[in-house]
Amino acid sequence: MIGRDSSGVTISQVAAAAGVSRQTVSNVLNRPGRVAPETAARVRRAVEELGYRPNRAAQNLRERASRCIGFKIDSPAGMSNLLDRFLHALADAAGTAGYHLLLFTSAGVDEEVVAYEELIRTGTVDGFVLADVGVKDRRLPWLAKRGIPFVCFGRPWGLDHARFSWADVDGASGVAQAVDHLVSRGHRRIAYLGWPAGTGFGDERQSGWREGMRRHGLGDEGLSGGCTEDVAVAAAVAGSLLARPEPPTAFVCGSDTYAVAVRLAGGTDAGGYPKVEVVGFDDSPAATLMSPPMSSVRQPLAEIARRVVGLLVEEIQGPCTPPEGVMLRPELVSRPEPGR
Amino acid sequence: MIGRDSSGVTISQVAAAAGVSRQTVSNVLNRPGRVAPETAARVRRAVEELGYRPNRAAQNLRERASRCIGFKIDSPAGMSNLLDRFLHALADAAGTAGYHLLLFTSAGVDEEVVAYEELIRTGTVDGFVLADVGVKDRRLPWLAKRGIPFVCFGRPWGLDHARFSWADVDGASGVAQAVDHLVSRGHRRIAYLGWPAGTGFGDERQSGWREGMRRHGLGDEGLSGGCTEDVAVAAAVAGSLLARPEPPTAFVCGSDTYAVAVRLAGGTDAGGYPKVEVVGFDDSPAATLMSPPMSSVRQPLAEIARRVVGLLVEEIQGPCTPPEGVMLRPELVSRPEPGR
DNA sequence: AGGCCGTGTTTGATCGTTCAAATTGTCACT
DNA sequence: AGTGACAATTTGAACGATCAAACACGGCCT
Repeated sequence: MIGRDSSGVTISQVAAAAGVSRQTVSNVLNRPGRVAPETAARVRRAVEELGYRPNRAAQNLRERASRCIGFKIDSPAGMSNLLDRFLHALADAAGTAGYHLLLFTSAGVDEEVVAYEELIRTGTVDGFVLADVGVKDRRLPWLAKRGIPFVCFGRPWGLDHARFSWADVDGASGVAQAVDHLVSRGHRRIAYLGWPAGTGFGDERQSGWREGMRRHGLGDEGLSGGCTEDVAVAAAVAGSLLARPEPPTAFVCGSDTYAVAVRLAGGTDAGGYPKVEVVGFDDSPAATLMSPPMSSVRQPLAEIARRVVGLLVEEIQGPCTPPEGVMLRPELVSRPEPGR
Repeated sequence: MIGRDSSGVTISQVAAAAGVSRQTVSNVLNRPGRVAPETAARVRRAVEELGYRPNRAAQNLRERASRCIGFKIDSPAGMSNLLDRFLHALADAAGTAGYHLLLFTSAGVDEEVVAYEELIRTGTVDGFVLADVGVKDRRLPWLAKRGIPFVCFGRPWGLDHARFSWADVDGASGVAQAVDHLVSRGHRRIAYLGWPAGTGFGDERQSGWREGMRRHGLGDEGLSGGCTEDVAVAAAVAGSLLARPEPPTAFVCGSDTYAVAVRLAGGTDAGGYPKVEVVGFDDSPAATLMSPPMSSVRQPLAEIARRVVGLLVEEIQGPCTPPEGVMLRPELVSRPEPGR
């Protein structure tokens, strides 16, 4: 049975119902063992009957903590719903750590740091997760200087990694796995298509391809393309790579968007199957839904979210904790195309 | 200049700095006009110098409101990132209404209602937005019975619409616009592909197609297909419609996922252009990124979010407000394929 | 001079919880 | 019988903001 009023049962009402003082009720809930067994049982029954749940605002005020993690969401672009999936994983991880996830937006970069400061100053959140860290991101030193707890999903490219907390996947390893996969399927001229130099994570993914090719004793000259993450543009670049004298027979890509572009540029054979084999990155729904489905490198989002939250909670609870970086391994999801 | 400590400047400290009482500071901030001009100026300067921002937990406790809106996010499926975009719009709308958006997850339907009750009981949120309302959704009467404020994005199909607050787009109108568009481009055999009967919104979208065809004096027999929202399955259904004696020359679809499937099933002509013209629904990035880009019906997400938040805030502030439904018009985003 | 009004500012109480210290009760030991 | 130790429970205070009522002060009227 639950109380009549959906909200507003206080600890004092429970205390009155159980014939004890409010502090005893508090002890039953927070420090069991300090209370005699039968008293505790009586209190617990009253809690149950009235449907008492401690008021969050009062707890927050008392404990000087909101148990909320802030996350700035911006207008999404691109075809992958990585953000969606990460948000879900993050909310989940936060929940199991006893935190809630608070979403907010901001108009521009300047307003953004103001928003961070406001949320901390008002005690609305205890810290932040940043998922869109750019090269030499100004926000990181800004937040660090002010002692505002935060953790990044993605490394602080262009800054001293050791100065900040982050969790990220080893993009090079993921792409190298893709190369191994394609080599094992008989390919020898494997191209790479991804971002132009300078994005940090893009460079890393490309280096994974280069290194993978080297390991298999394969050359990489003339097999790499870089362009903005846009299907039409990427398809054109893929087309020009395929028009070379000795064209690639397969591609590894920086993201699924590039991979979709390669599929479009590569064309299909008589049986309607793609002529060029391709492996994407992010394992977005588009990869699954294509026909035939596409192999892709999957980031362990749930694990990343758990680690991000773990690091953040540490930083919130012990402000003297040194920053820490966590590197995770992505995994190739193989959806083999009809054998060669 | 900002205070040294990122958090923890209290109203009393400001009062002391300005040489007034804490209540005067409160009045300056909340009830200007009650305070003499020079006193107000002095207080404002102190606020500025110390970087004072009122503590949210204390306000929440006093005012018995969290100014937070809860939103349950579940593991996303499908290729559209509608949820992403809606979340951004919602966070934005909530922000301008003075609310924050609190995300949470839940394991199953039973845990979900428990989570709703917990969040309300503890005063963590003031109300909810539901974006995944199913036919005869049990959660709606459950929440309503308990007097928990909530607003749906999407109509409460299978329930009395007048009993709940919601904002939604007129799916029939959107699909009818798509039919008009295709007719104006010379098509006469226009097929529909969407969900099987029984989803509410799917039936509505189909009825928009049927009505549109009727209005143009066109027949609809044998031109409708329904199946799960899965590219492979939908492509097969589209293929079977295209294999008929008098095949459709164009399709309108329940979602972009169906539309992508039609593109795949329809094949391309000598010039590499799709043989079948298709209009999708949701205007997901996939529609833009396809080659050539695809027309699609766009839901006014920002407006929907504003209305949803508006209705919810009303319901939170005046619990006696009667439920209200808001219907908005979606808009066809035309990306014409090469002329016929 | 005493009462009244209006403006501007302050004091006290409150929201619901939890920490720290104080209180009561029980028993054992000298 | 008196004291100390200990367990169980209670009281007071605090977290930071705001509402309601009280208060000071000057001017105006009778």
